[in-house]
Parts: sequence; C-alpha cells; structure tokens
Amino acid sequence: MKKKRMEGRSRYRGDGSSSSSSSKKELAAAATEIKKGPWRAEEDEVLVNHVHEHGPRDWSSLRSKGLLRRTGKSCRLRWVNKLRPNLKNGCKFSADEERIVIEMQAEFGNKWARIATFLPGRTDNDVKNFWSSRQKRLARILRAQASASSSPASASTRVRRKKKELFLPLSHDTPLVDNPSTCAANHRDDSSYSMNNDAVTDDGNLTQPHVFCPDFSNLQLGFHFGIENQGFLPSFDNPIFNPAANGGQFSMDAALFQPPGGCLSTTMEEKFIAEPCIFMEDLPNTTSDRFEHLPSPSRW
DNA sequence: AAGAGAGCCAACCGCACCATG
DNA sequence: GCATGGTGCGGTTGGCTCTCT
Repeated sequence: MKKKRMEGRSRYRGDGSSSSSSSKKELAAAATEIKKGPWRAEEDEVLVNHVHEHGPRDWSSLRSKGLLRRTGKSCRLRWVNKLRPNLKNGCKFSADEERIVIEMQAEFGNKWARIATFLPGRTDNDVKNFWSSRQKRLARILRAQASASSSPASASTRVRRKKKELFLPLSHDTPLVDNPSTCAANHRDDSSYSMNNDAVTDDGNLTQPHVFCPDFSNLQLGFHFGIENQGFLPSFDNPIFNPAANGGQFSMDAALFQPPGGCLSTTMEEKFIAEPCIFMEDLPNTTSDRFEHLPSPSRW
C-alpha cells in the first residue's frame, strides 16, 4: 500500500530519473506539474470564483484552463470539505451529532457520505475523522485493558493518574455488543449479552464494526471524574460511556453512582485516590487493577 | 522546559461508478 | 460494446496541536 502510494506520488510529480536535457521539456513539465499540499488563499479564491461562475462541477477544467495546478479531484475535495457554504468548520461534534453518527453507523456501516447527509454542515470527511478517532480511542482502551489484566499497573502508577482523567473499569470479559440498538434492547429485556471478545485484533485494533457497550448489569463499574467535571454522575450523552445514548433507552440507577459524602467535595479527586470511598470498597479488591484511564472529556 | 503520547484534521490515494463519445 | 474522463467514496497518512509527565 505504502509502496503504491509512493509510486503514485512520483508519477504525479514527474520526478522520474529520465534525465531529459531539454530545458523546454523541463519548463513544460513545471507548467503542468500538479501542486499538492495545503491550499493557499489565492487558490481558494480561484476555486470559489470558478464555482460561482460554473457551479460545483467541471473541476478538471480548472487545471485544463491553467487556473490552478490542482487535479480536479483535489479541487472538488477542497470545495466540498472546506469552501462550501454553511460548513461547521472547526466546531466539535455535539452530543446530538455524536449520537446520530453512532446510530447511523450501526445502521449503514461506514457509509460516511450517507451519514453526513443527516448532519447539516458536516462532511463525510468530518464524520470519517470523528469515527476514526473514536475507534482509535476505544482500541487503545481495550488494548490497555487487556495488558492491564495480564500485568496490573503498580499502585504508584495508578496514583499518578489523577488530573483530568476519568477511569472506566472494564475487564477483558466485559461484553461488547455490536450496535446500540442491541445494547439498549438487551438492557430493556434484561437478557444476556452476546459475548464479543474478538473485538480486538492481535495488534490491538478494533474489528469492524463494533460499538463499544460495556455490560453495566454486573455493576463492577465505577467512574472517576476530575474536578473540572462539576459532578460525579457520568454523562450518558457521551458515547464513551454510552454509545447507545439514544434517547435514554439505557436506564441506570443513578443512586448506584452516588459516592459517599466525602467524595463529593471539591477535593473529591484527591480523596478518591487517597481514601477509596465506600462505593469503591464495595468492589472486589482487584477492581482497581482493571481501571483504565481515558482522556478528559474536554478533549472528546 | 522538553519529550512523549494522543487527538484532530486536511489532503492524498485507489477504486468504483457513471456519462459521454 | 468499449474506451476515456469526470466524479464520488472510503481508507489512510502525516503534520500540527495539545496535554501530561
């Protein structure tokens, strides 16, 4: 794959070793050389003008007319992903948007263009990038989780993990279900999950498609929020906790997550680590060894 | 302050499909 | 029917930024 890519690049660049001594040829090559990399404002302007005059089509004519040294594909991509009106550029996915992506991905698979039609202002690239990041994050969690189960982190290591972190305990046998609807349905009728422990390949990648849905039913579960999070109860709007966050189908007994009094103070975070609260004491001794950390929600 | 690790995102690629001549 | 060019899509890469240690 990589080799193919490199071959393609050298082809486009026209930097083959055929040592043409003709300066004419070189000039011609330079004139037709395809430009790559980041777009400049001037190029954007040319592209926008083209669309205003001709509409979003005839991308190749930009190059054939000598207006831009970009391929038609590149021009189209630039327009669709960055220059098109009403795009939500530089704006993080809202909880609603995340929920839609997760639901649609479960329904349609990796049909990013189709999914993007449900998200005004979002492009297929946006959706794809969002999903990719999410998959990587989940794969990392599961990988860390797997290695932790074989060689538990030292207590000192765990204590060091505190600022702006969140702990999501999962055991290697934590069931994962394939889609949110399954997850929600299973919880509704209290039936058992189908096990899906081959969700992670040997190299730590997630197999497709897997929506991450831990089994909350056995309650070997705890959450640790940083001070910044203003509260202790997990937000199930967030797909990290509940990828099936689909309109509250996933009911939780909030009381189960109420920490003892001390844990709710502003120094909850420190106390949580220094003095395990009752909630934690109720858990098996090995539970803390099964905790893995996630990035702070501010980075989601 | 510096390095490492993770996340984000723009842009590239190959492939598939479609329209046109 | 076939060749060719244009377009759309999904997968992947690499650089930048941020956060943490």
